[in-house]
Amino acid sequence: MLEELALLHELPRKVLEYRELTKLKSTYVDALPKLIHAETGRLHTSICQTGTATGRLSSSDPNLQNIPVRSEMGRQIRAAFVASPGNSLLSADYSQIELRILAHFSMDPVLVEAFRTGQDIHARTAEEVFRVGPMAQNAEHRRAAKAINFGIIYGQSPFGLAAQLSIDQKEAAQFIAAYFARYRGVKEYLERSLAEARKTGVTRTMFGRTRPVPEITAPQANLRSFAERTALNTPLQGTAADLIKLAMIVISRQLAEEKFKAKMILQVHDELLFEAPHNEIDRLRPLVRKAMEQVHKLAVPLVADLKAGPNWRDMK
DNA sequence: CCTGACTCC
DNA sequence: CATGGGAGTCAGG
Repeated sequence: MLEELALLHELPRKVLEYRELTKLKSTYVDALPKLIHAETGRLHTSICQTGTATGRLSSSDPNLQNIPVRSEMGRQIRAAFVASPGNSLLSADYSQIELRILAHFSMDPVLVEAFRTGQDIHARTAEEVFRVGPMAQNAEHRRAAKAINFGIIYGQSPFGLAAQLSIDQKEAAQFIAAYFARYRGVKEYLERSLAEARKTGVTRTMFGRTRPVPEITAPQANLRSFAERTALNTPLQGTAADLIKLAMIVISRQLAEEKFKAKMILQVHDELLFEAPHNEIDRLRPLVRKAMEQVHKLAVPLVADLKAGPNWRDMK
């Protein structure tokens, strides 16, 4: 609501700015330095392997999976995470992993072709939904296409998409309809996914992780809708979690076998962070890239983007 | 202990 | 009528 009002008056924007800054100060700037371990001089988080419903990891005390990155002020906090002297940080993150898994599960011809030919998936969706070629697309086309692509993964309604894009609900409904008209395979996959969940009462990832969704047959529409969105999202998010965990096992074993000094120091759902001596970075890159991209063969390529630098903000 | 706000993917 | 998945921490009540 404040974001909407901010378009009309400066006060709501000030309120939002105040909240953002006090959050950054209390949760990160004031809290994290106190948690630096006296002997190691480092922050140590706890990783929980059994804390999420989808198979993701979680991080607590402190949570290092929600270090700011979006705002410039937030990014300054990220710059405080520095490599030890003589070392660099290497970050490797999966590109669009959930949409690639959606392509694999659905075998939708457009989605599969887009990923096989290395297209920009948001640009392709803009092309399909708005019937506007790459050169004719503007920032608004792309922003809307991105919101649609993510909304699909979550089972978003016209109401939700309309709110996100500040557009009319009717228009949002037309965008979603246009998406499914162009990505028929995705529509059919999502329908199959719901039917399977209704039949079995569980959702399942590619590697067999299951999650009960008992309310998928609830008479109460509200409960049933929540269960349906869970049933659609969990196989995608959970398979992504499975894949990165498998990659972590491979990498961990190879780092030991090949006597690297490099350490895998954090996982953030689709990203792995390493600390390594400068002279290991060029040997580490291909090892990590291959482990992540070849961890399991899908109908479309898995792509990892790698960046290195002196701290967690300044990487390229 | 709960809620609502903020942070992340 | 309600309305996007998964998390953790903080302040305030």
